[in-house]
Amino acid sequence: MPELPEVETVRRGLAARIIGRRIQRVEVRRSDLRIPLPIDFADRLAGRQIETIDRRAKYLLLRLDDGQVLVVHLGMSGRLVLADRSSARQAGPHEHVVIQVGDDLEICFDDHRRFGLMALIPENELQTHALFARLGPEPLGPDFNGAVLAAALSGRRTPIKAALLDQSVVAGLGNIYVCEILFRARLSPKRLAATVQGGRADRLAAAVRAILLAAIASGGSSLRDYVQASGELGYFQHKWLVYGREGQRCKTRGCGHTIRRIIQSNRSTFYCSLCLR
DNA sequence: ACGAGAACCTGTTTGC
DNA sequence: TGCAAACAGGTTCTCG
Repeated sequence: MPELPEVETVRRGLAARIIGRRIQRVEVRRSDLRIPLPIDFADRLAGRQIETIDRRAKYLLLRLDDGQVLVVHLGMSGRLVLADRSSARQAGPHEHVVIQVGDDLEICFDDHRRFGLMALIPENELQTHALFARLGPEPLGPDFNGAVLAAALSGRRTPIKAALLDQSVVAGLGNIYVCEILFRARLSPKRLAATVQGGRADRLAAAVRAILLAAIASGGSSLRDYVQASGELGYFQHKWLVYGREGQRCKTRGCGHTIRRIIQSNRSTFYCSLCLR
């Protein structure tokens, strides 16, 4: 489900309510996530205070007061939702981990496809850990621009669509936003990545930032599974110009061409063959 | 070393 | 109606 804007929205929702709280109790209802949870997972969390919540790519990083970081990835269908503990809540069938923070609040990790993961990693091992070692630049960070992007794309003999999904090129993009970004940058998803240089790379980098910022401002896109930490839906899906619009009209002024869907690297790509070069 | 495709897992939608 | 196939926001492994 979640790409960078959804993860960032969840981060903000969690941060507003759980920073400074102490983990009272952890219930592991199912431990075979993408990376199996260790036997002592609950014990290592219990009693810890949550100091900060950051995001790197599509990972949430909850820094704890003992130097460990609780890493959460939502995979394709994961949710991290806050629930009031007082209302004798019935746990859903795919609620694999429930973390009680303070007396009255629970963080519920719900993920029916189990492509998501949770892991406890020491803060000082984070950078070199296999999950993080090969991640590219943060697209909303200060050191991302057209030149950086052009350098990452040079020599890559794969379509630009596939290159942007590669987390070592830019961190945090996924299938929906790559389609929207390429449309905004007026670049064909089939264009060879290596040919995106100079002005095209500048345009693309600008589109990356613009789309991500607009999506975050809308609370992300709610398709099937995604909700904010509060349970509210995002509404950026109403602003998609190509994703999910196969057979409909291109919204570019004066175009009106039909949006097409093709398969690239086993993923759907939506684009306008008239607008994008 | 690189890129394409399959695999992982479950639920929902679509088509015959 | 029923069943099978297609499809879904991600990542990682294998194979050529």
